[in-house]
Amino acid sequence: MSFAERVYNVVSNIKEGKVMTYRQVAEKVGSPKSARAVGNVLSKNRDFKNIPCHRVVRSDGNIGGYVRGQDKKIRLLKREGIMIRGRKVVDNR
DNA sequence: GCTCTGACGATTT
DNA sequence: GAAATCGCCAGAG
Repeated sequence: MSFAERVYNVVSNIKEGKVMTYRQVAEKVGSPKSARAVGNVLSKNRDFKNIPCHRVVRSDGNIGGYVRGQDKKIRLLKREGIMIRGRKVVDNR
């Protein structure tokens, strides 16, 4: 299992209505400080069906990046029942 | 092995 | 609250 594969696995495990920060994902895959690398992997991936990358946000609650833009990401999250305050996620960690 | 790049993070100004 | 700074890790060239 490469780093990327572990990331995919974790992200695909995020349930609907839930979000995870890049940091948390990084911790889950074994490297607490590799949030950057995590985002890097997600950016390369575009499999929206198997990997809900829109459920991954920044640690400060800010929406990270998204191929379709932050607005699109926010809309998707809202649709799944996640509260958004302006540009930030108000998920219950 | 080194250098760049990037959907990041935390701190400071 | 925004921008600058430094640190951090993995992949690509």
